[in-house]
Amino acid sequence: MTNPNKSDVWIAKVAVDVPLPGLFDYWIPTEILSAVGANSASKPVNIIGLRVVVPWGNQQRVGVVFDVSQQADSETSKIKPISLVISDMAPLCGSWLKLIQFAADYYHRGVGEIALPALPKQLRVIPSPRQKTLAKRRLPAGSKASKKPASALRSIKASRPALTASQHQALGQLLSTSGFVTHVLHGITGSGKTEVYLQWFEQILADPLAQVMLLVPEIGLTPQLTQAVAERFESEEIAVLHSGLTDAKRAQYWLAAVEGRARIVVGTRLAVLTPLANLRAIVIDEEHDSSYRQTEGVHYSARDLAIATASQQNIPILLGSATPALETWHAVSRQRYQYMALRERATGAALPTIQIVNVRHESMKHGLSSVALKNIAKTLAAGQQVLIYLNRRGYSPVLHCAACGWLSACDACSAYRVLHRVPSARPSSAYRLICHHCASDQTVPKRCPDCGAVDLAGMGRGTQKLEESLLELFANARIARIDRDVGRKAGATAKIIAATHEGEVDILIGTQMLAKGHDFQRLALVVVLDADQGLFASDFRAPERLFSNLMQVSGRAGRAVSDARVVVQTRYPDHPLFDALTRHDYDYFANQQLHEREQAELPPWVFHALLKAQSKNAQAVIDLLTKARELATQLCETNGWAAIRLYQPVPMPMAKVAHQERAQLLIESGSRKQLHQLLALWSEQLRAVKSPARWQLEVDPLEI
DNA sequence: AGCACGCCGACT
DNA sequence: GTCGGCGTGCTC
Repeated sequence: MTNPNKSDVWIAKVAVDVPLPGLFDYWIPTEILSAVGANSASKPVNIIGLRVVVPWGNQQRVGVVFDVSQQADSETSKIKPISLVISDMAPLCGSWLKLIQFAADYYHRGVGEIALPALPKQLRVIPSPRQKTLAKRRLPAGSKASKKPASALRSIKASRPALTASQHQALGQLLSTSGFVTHVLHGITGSGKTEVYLQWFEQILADPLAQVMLLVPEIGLTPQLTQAVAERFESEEIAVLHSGLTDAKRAQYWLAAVEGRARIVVGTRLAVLTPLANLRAIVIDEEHDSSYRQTEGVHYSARDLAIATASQQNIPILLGSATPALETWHAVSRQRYQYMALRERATGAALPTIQIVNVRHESMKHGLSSVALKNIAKTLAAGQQVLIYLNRRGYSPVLHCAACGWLSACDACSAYRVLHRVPSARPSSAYRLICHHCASDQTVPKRCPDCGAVDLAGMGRGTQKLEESLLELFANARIARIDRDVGRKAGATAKIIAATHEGEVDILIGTQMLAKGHDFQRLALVVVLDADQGLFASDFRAPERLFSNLMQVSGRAGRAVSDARVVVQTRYPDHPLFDALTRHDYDYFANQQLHEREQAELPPWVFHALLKAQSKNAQAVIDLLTKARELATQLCETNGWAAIRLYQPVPMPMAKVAHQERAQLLIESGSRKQLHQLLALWSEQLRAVKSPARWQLEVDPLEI
């Protein structure tokens, strides 16, 4: 390896997966320069977007070259040479590099922290000297040949349903714009948003090189949508990308998309980070859904990143939802987004009647009001199906001692252990106490640990107890339950869903898992048992989520039956949210919420960032956040950032999880620019603070 | 984040 | 006498 000649050294700016800001300088040895077809006189642009192996401390790591320059950003004596260029595939496209860079800047994280996890695992490992490439080995030999551009006419299935007037209008609007536009398709459940997506894609894909991307909240819950795409574009290769795939499968689809063989990409949030050189349109279905938020590693919003890509690449994006996020609604009212609505069900089916039942003074039977019971009986008698929605899994939320008041608190978390019924041979051990936060699991004590009394009993009702009660109340009904406990067994959920479709289930009990997606044809009644937890939660987004959930659950009813009903049990029937819900009036609700948020100076009127810290030691957490607040105060003062407001550090709503004490510091600003300027300087300072507590910065937090 | 180095407690 | 606990510092 030759040493660089001072005057013509080229330095690669490399992203490495470490939580440090920016890119890292490595000089490019002449052997590598010539390998990528450059000499020291010309800028080696061919290396940009390639994966490289670089020395990192005393180890070797895979990185991605984001740029080349003759300018070093670091002390030149520390700069090491690139060890190896991995040339098993074409460079990652410029639009991808740009998006990753944007995400790193926006979320104030290392470029490599976003870039590397976005690649299939196989592309993140150092290739052994013998194997030429991992990626190409997996490609079928004739894959190059199948890359011939598909004719639009050949690739699209002929039969497609006629559009309703409003679908037609929406499609017309989509096709009438050019360049970057954010469209919002506001359509109630069953209004035929999918058909608009499909016909739009057909038009875009008429260009034989064009690619389109469809993002969905959870692939498993939207089989109809995925299937509809597959059926419509029968002869197109479709890349399906989600976390449930095996590494090999995911790499295979990813590569098909990256190489342009697959012109349609359908995927969950992670799909937004796929490098697509010819992306021409993006659709985000159920754009309000919180699954678009990554909750591990970098907490990015796939919806926001998709809009950023669309803007960078000057292409249109469509946000579809029955209940658009308030951020979206706000952008529509500001005319930053183009609005279109589908206000009727495409089938012409009527919307279900929503009845709000006051359960404040009613003595209920197994948690069910007389109205609910009557409706269930009536529906069963008519041979139709019932869905009961209870967002609380387990048997009872807590175990209680009637003698002394002891409750089954978890010793690792600030939460109660939940009483669960578990499959067991011995009846005596058929129950367990399980913490939903740290998953700790213990046997149920026979006597109260505090007073020794034997009057221990579950308090409250979860889905398991509800199932038991219903078996008692409706002995002849076929009852099934779907929640995460059921879903643990592979295929169990799918089996129950299938059985329900087949009409083999009369009453289906479920948590929020069930709220999305599935259309049960004979479903005529939805009962919502505990609507109240969202009404007065401390989180300001709780009503938005509740409304959207209830609207979605309601949408499950009456897709194919007339006279469908939704019964919502609440202790606060006069809450304005329910008034809007019974009228199916999202517009009214959203406008009212936006107004409230404006009065209270909350997003989307202001912007939030949250500094979260945790440690075994509660004091260390508070000390760190207090120090952080001082630093931020200083920064705001010296830079004259008057639009920024710093709150006091407070314990998180769940103050302790798995022995970790957690607290947070909220920062609010009317100016996004000032907020981000602060975050950039502040995170740099925070890295230098010595503390046993760990911290992370969250931009646009969903929950505060 | 890894991974080193470095200085203090209970074990063969 | 050492194994190993995790505090601290560094990585282009």
